[in-house]
Amino acid sequence: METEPVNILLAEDDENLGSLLKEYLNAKGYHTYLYPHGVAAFDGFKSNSFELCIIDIMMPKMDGFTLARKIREINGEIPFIFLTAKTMKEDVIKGFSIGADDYITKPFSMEELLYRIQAILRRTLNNGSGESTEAIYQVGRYSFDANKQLLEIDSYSKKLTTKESELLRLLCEHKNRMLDRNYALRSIWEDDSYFNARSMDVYITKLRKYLKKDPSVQILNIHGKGYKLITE
Amino acid sequence: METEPVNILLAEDDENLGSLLKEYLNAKGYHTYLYPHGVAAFDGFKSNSFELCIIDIMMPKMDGFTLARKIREINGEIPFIFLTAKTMKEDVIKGFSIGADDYITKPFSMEELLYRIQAILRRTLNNGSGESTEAIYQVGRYSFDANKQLLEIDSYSKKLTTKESELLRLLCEHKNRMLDRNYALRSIWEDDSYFNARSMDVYITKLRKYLKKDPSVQILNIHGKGYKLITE
DNA sequence: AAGAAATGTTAAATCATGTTAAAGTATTTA
DNA sequence: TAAATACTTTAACATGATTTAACATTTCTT
Repeated sequence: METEPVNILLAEDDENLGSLLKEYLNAKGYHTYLYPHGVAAFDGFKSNSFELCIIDIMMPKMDGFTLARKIREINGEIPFIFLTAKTMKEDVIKGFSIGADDYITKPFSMEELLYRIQAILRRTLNNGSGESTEAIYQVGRYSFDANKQLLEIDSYSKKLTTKESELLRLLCEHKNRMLDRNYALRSIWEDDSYFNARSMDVYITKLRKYLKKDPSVQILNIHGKGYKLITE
Repeated sequence: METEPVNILLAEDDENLGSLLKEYLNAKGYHTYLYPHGVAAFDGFKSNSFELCIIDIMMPKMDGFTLARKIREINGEIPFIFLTAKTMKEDVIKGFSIGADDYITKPFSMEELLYRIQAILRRTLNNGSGESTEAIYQVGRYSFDANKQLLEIDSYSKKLTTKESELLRLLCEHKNRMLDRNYALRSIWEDDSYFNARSMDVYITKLRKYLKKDPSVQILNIHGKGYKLITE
């Protein structure tokens, strides 16, 4: 099976960050086109074919939302990842992002961005015809079906609750990488208040209990940042 | 067989959302006409031929209900999809929407809107002659005829009651996606009061019982949100 | 090392759903 | 039209999921 190159539009006014990201993504096998502001990015979009847009919200000349809207007018499908300052209100972001979009809060690791990109491309490139995506993860000797909310090992199987399953799914999507606490909270609990955070801690404990049967599987805490699902 | 384009009237005063929707729907092969308020939309309706109207309730100049009523005076058949704020009272919505109409609560995903559009067009486009559209769903090894209210597996067949059938139909229309509790309640029971909610729970139990013969079929509860009909 | 902050863990409290049966409504049949 | 039947809602109780509370432990900061 042949793989065509994936073209990524990157709209970022910070020159350092921009070129860093571009080189990193290119090293990962993507074709990245970097534009320093919305106007240039929009021109670039019109003259190339892209599979994904990574757009900084705060940019001179034309802000990221406006850019995204104009791009959407031309292409109703293409997914966006927005780069947002951590001060930005969640409801603003949520209010805008419809469909297959995602956002990532600065500062972020390039690894994290890469992971989001892969997740989005997996969703959009393959199944244009859209039944819900099959989501079965291998975690050590465990097998986890996120749609059926079923965690299996050997012949034993455990039905997970909704929250357990959503959290484990996020961990799996970030397997061997860090899952940001606040990102998880916003994804699953809608907001990252104190009580929701404590609730998530309880669920981490539960998942650890369920995952005990394979000692090589671990949920590691990265103090002050998040969790990491470790497998061999 | 030739397919004429489907014309959609879209009345939405939020310019961002409006143009986003328009481009999305056009990308999906529809012809979308966007109007920024009820008066413009009504003029537009008189000078074009439409198969479906998507109408925001809250609009300047002429609200969505008034617009819909005036359109209904001209065309007694055309289906509406109303876009409603989530603060809107159920009985208000339901009091207005009759028959083949539908509504969707903001914020919504474009994918969800697309599904609703397809469902409505499936119901209305074919059967101009009043013949009931065939609606037969495959659910695992089961076959469900929503019009005849008949659920069959192997050589066994079970006649469903009206409510059972309506609920199963909604689940089927959302197969492998989540069916929102309140949406189901409003669609079938007219409003989502406590007792209706409990009544629906009873029907979920009944459907689960009927669907036991194929273990790969499951009605999964998404805690606090809704149900998901899982099939292979 | 000491205090503060974050995380781990368990149990209790709260809220949502599952289930069954009885009570109430509507519909059909004799 | 009255009795029988089918359907739907209400009630009551059972189970399950999620959040909150309380206390223990770890990690960070200074």
